[in-house]
Amino acid sequence: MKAGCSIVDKPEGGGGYHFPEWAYKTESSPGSRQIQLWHFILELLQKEEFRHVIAWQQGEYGEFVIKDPDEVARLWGRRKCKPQMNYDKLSRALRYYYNKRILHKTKGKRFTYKFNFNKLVMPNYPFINIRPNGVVPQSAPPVPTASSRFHFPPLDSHSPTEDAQPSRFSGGSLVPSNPEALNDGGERKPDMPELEDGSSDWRRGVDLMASRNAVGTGSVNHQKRKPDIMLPLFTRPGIYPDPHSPFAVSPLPGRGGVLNVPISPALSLTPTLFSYSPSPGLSPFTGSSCFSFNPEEMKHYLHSQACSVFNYHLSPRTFPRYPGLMVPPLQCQMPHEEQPQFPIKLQPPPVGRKNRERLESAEESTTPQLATPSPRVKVEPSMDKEAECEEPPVKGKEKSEKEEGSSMAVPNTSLEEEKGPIFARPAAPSWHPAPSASTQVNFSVEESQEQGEGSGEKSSRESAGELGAQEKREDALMPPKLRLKRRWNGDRQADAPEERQNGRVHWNGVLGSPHLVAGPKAMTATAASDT
DNA sequence: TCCGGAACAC
DNA sequence: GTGTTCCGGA
Repeated sequence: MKAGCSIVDKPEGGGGYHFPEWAYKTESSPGSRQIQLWHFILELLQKEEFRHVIAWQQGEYGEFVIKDPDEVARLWGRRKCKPQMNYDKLSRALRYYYNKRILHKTKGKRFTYKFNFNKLVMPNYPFINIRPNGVVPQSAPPVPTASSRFHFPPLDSHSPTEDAQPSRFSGGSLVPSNPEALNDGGERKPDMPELEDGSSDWRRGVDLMASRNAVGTGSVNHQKRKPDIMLPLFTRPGIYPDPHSPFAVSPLPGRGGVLNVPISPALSLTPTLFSYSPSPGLSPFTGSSCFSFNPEEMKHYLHSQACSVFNYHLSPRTFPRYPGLMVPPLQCQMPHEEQPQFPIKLQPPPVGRKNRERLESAEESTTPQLATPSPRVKVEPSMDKEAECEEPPVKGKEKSEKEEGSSMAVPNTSLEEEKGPIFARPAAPSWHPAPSASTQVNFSVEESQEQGEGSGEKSSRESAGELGAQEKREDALMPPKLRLKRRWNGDRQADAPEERQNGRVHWNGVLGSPHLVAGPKAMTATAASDT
């Protein structure tokens, strides 16, 4: 933010609802160097002195009315140092929020908009324990966020509309021993038609498991996050002084029920897809007693994210970074029917221009029978769009922190593939002797399927050995489709038991392992296209 | 008044 | 990526 331009740059001491310092920083919202408009709006809404300019709408949680559009525009213009700002322009900016599902227009009401707090809060704080009497700050239609990967039965039987709300998290009240932050990567593309939802969503209670503000048991210091603010979340209707405010307690200070939950401006409000990704080190769940979550759900969530990240070529950053977190190798390749919680559907990705070109060129350059363009296959939660965090891949540093003592991924030395390293094979789990460098392979189709899933020296040796060689020869003669199918089926059958034995796999091991891959096709295509 | 495309700045 | 500016259209 530019100094000297702000009228409400800093919430006054008694302002109540403050955004954390980081909310105004570039890093909190890549691409946005200043406070975002929706932030600003919230800011105004929380201030008594602007009540005459903008205020929460009566009777509708999250809905607000711009009483004085020109003034709001002027204030916004001041904040942004845009003297020429007017309501027309401001409203244009607001309209862009429609697609992002941050806001939507209340039709028929002049200057009236409604916040989608589901969008604002849930993505960043997916592990929310919804209490039957709780209130969820959500006024917009269900947003397919990362959190929506969880489809837990609504706990609130009073709200029929809740059933349709994907962004629900079960209330498994298990407190993780090491609750780490979950960087949401789950903002989806807001292309979906906007649905009108009732405001009933607001009448829900939410308990956030933790907040970034809380300095918890997390082993990692998120020095960046200086939680100077708390986002008051309403816990139940009617307990807050301002009946129109979506917050449990009016942003005004001195109220109880304030949770340490700053709204992150970085909600991947882009899901980006959103791609917004919370600033590095931002850890919403550093451990707070008010959060509860189910580790199983967490695993599923993370795993499905992993799948999406991997198959969508998304940066692993989409993954929350939990140094201490270990995720059991849930089989991404598992048949859909075996994953009731996360029905994964394999579907060809949209053939973008680039892909089309690639396919075309592939067809041209290869013989028909061998050039069977193996369509890429994505793993995708059936009701969700992919997780969409885009961030540079997790670098070795992070891995090394976790995998100290174990060998690091080694670039592919296999001559067979003649490809540069695509996905380095993750270091072997610490309980395994590190495979020799010669057995370290990249994620070419074969290796990834044979070794990655084995996650042990045995599989490595096999793939490197005669057996593997012969298999590859056979594969070479086999139509790609068959070959892939064979591997697909064979690997899963063969590897499943081993995986079960291994029990757990290091987080980053999972990240880089083929476990995340839907199938050989995905791997093949991914590897090939990335080369 | 509202919408959304487009180009552009940052 | 977000917001600004401009604009034509509903």
